[in-house]
Amino acid sequence: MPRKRNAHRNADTPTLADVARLAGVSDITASRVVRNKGPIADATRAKVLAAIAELGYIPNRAAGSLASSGSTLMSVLLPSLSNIVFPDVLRGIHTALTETAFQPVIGVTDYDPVIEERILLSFLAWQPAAVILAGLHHTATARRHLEHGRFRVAELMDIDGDPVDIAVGMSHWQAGYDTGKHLVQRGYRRFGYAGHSIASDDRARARYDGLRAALKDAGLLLVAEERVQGGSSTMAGRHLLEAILRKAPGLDVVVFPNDDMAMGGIFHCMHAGITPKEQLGIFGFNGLDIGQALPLPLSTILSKRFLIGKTAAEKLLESRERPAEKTIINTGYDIIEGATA
Amino acid sequence: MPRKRNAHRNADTPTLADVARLAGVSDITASRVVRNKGPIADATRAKVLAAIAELGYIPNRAAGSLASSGSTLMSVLLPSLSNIVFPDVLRGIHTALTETAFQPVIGVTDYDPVIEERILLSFLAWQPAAVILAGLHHTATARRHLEHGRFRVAELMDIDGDPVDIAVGMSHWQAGYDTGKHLVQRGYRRFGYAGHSIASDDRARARYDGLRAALKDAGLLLVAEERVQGGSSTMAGRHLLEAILRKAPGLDVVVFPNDDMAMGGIFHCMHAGITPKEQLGIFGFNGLDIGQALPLPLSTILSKRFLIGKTAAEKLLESRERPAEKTIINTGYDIIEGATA
DNA sequence: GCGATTTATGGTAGCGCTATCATTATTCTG
DNA sequence: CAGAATAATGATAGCGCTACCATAAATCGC
Repeated sequence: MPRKRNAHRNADTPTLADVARLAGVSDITASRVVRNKGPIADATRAKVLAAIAELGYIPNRAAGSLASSGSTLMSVLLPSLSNIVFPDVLRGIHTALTETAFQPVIGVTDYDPVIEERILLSFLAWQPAAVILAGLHHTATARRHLEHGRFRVAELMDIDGDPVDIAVGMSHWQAGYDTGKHLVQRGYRRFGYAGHSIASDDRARARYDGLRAALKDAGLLLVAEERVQGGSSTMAGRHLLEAILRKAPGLDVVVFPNDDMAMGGIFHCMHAGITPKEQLGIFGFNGLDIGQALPLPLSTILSKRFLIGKTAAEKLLESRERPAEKTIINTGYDIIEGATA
Repeated sequence: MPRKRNAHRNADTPTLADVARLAGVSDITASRVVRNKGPIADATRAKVLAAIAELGYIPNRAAGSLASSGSTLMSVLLPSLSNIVFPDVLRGIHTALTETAFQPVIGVTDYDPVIEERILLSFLAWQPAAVILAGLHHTATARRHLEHGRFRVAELMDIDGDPVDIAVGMSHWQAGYDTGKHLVQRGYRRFGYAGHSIASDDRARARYDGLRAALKDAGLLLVAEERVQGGSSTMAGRHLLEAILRKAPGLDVVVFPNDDMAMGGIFHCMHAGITPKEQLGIFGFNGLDIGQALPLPLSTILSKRFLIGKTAAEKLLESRERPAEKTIINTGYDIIEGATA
């Protein structure tokens, strides 16, 4: 016996068929108006729009997505939200997506490729139009899905490697190298490094490696190195500088993996009566606003986080199809001389 | 004439039917295994899981969502990502959602209820399980949809008002009032306020109003008030403090709408040789880590952003149905005495 | 030991939309 | 003005999954 039609319908929610009936057109015509696709007579469009307004119709994207096997979602996988860098990237992405039909779905991987893989797979269930992730290093499974999927892929932050589709970012190794070169040129010789646990953060590690390479090329070595377990924070930077100076009092410059920690270094200097630059160079990374508002602006490197996010999203929107050629966009960085190194 | 079946299929992507066939069970049984729902014999589950692994099956959530008229998406609408407050909230939400099937979809409203409404409507097209927004003030249309939708709603940050379903946050008016009372108790009498354009930020305005009320109750008034156009920033706070002290040299305390700006005030003090607290009280809001890493920790109020996000998401997960009773959760705040006021 | 529950599985009919093909009215070309 | 292109609309059949109902097998109570 045939079951009652519309058994598990949402009785109150108007569908496209309701709109079409009210406007006196066929379903598909109403659909065309909603999607702004195909030729529609002005009068017809007006009728349909009026019906939509009257019913308060909201399209069902799940149905649309199913029928067209594609969505307007863009999956964004970020390592962290505590680090201001990634909200900045996200802001860039969001800016590029405003006024488009695309919506970002975000996931946080905690710098862990295995978590990244898990979240990626769950995101792929929505048939996203594009996937944005950080870095070029993923699990084999993740990489396989990224390569074979029918969606665009952008890998952000880092460009030292082989992307799946698009990479947007900068060379962190080079930034580290330039930091070392810059500081050597300014006369610093006895280098310290005060960092955080590097295992998780590929890019901090690349900058560290670049720094060491520059020192090596100048015939120098890191005199002292100190690390905190776990994440970076201003307070950690403050304590770390104190610790490293106790162990190696003769340092003339200390490099930090980021501005947050370098700010802590500055605060320790203030507390201990050390004049930055004159007595001890302090160098960060990221170029956060707050560092530039200091009485002595922080010497650091400006990474273009917002630009990276925005560029990546814009690039992805250019074509739904993955082009034959891979694209690598170097957004570069600026050395901010500042007054602390 | 019947059209070719599976005309516009994704030929290469395995479906649940493929899994079921390979496992030798019916579609619906395979579906039950995937969703972990209903009674399944261990042997059957094992067979299905093996088939899933072999095919690399990824469920199609659009189809699932359509069939069950409900999704595992949670819409999150935040005013801004520049202000660290909201990434913190988002982090809390994300933490609560880890290990669940839910995924946050985020939108940024720029503190504009009209943009909020637009994004809300586009999010509702995905039949989200819940909607999270900031504040209790929305457009009439948005409010109507929130009230009549079949999804949970959480309104964050603020609890001074009447929520649709759940509100999680604190009383910003009260926080402003307590700030005033606290500072009056500590002997301050000549108050200045250095803020940003308030129109957009309801909560900063509520704190400001609370502060004035406390001063009034103590028989005092704001002696001076200075505002920047546009958003808040550390540099703006620094310039603003300089400006307000020029206009009203006799101030003994300046209150800022947030820690970012208050940090700028501190930096101006350092630059101008003013000793915080002794010569001039500085008071912020938010309790950011960086302020507590200062040589003199910032006096401020700790708002519990992470907790707000986490609590809200957890509360929403408790039940898919909107309960008869509205819930208001006050996460409170702590006054951090600090050393600057 | 026999009806009553519980456990495990399956058949079928949509969910609301859009791709595809088909059709009719309208405009254009030489 | 015939033939061809273009503009505007429609009928139909799924997209891949799950709600709903039905059935069969295993366990239970007394």
